[in-house]
Amino acid sequence: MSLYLRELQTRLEDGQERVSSRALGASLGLTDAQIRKDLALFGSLGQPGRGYQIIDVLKRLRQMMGRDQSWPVVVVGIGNIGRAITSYGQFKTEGFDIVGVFDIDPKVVGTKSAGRVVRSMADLRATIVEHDVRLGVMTVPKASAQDVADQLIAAGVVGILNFAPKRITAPPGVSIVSVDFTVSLEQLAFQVWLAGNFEDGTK
Amino acid sequence: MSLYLRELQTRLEDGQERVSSRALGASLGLTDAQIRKDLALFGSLGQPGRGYQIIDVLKRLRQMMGRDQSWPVVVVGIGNIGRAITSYGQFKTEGFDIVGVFDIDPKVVGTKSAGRVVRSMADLRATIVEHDVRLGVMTVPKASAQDVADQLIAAGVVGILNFAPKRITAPPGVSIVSVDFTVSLEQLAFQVWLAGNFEDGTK
DNA sequence: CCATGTGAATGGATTCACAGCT
DNA sequence: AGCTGTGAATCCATTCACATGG
Repeated sequence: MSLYLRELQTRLEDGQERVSSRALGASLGLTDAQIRKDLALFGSLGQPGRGYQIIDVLKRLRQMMGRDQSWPVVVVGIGNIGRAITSYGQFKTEGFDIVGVFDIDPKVVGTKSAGRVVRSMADLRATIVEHDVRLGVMTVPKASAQDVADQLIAAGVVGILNFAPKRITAPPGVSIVSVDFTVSLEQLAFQVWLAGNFEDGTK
Repeated sequence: MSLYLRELQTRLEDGQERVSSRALGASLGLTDAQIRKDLALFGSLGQPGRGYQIIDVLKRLRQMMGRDQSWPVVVVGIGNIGRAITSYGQFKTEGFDIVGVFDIDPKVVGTKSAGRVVRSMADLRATIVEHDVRLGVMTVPKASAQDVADQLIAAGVVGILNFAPKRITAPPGVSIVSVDFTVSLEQLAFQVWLAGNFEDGTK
């Protein structure tokens, strides 16, 4: 869904002003009807015969998704993935502001990651409360995932992006999105296997 | 889908022998009917009144997904994410074997990542051919993503796990699975936003 | 009695198709 | 003509419900 944002942004940067639903669909792998349905949900923005004014749709999308303001974010767990996240410049341009990075390991606490000082878990709650943080990114080992999640939630976080290969349970009202490399790889392997064994398309 | 694998594995390690569809569903957040439909697809494995014999289902699943053999994998792009991937021990136990790691940067080539020597792109094709590699993991910048993908495909790779924030185009017969941190975060932000604005459930 | 496998029903999302605007 | 917005039709996945087997 936020794929719309990216695609429209790149098109705008390419100097384009308008798109038709057909063209957008081709880029995103959807049908033109699907595009129109989706965009119509956000209010009618297209001009029949002319297509969509990219800048207007972008503005509306950002507004609708609460993306017109910046979201403060904390990152817990500064291993390889944590470092990748904190040094990933794109987040800031997409409206996410990392206001604190934390780790449980005393050897890591105090070091820097992408220019940010890693702080101890003891400071977590204060930071969350101070910046009114609602989103947390967790890149911690499987064993501590649920524990860290509980701490985040207790401090007021209502959305967690979880990189641990473990299902996190959370009370209603708290959203969890998980990214699991192994699962992704297995999905890929499965697709490849499917393609190899049913190349005729026999479902 | 490969979530079944993980869940069943942990249950087996816990010393359990059988599960009912209801219990499995509770763990995975699905209904019991859903579980039965899925498993029935792989052939009837459950005993009415007793549930599923975990070890049998696992065996069948691995077989079905081509997961009874090991998949050789190459990793291209040894930045933070690349390092995270190569040092992620879980892959090996899940049947994926990293047979080569590569980078375009001469400063990185020759260094070690998780005990593996990073090699130059010039060696990529030979490695793929030699090990009959069909899966590639790409953790490269947006700008070189398509180029690297083309190289992988030209050498014989038919499945790519892409971490670059860019849609990769590939000829039919080649599968692409993309992992995009920004998109995941945005999904999360959107869910949180939804929960905050429609807590009454007014769709 | 417990739990599977599966046809039937349900619901949601995708696609079709077309009226209407430019 | 080109393209949007939207009801109608269609498809797909999930859920229900029940007959059947241990």
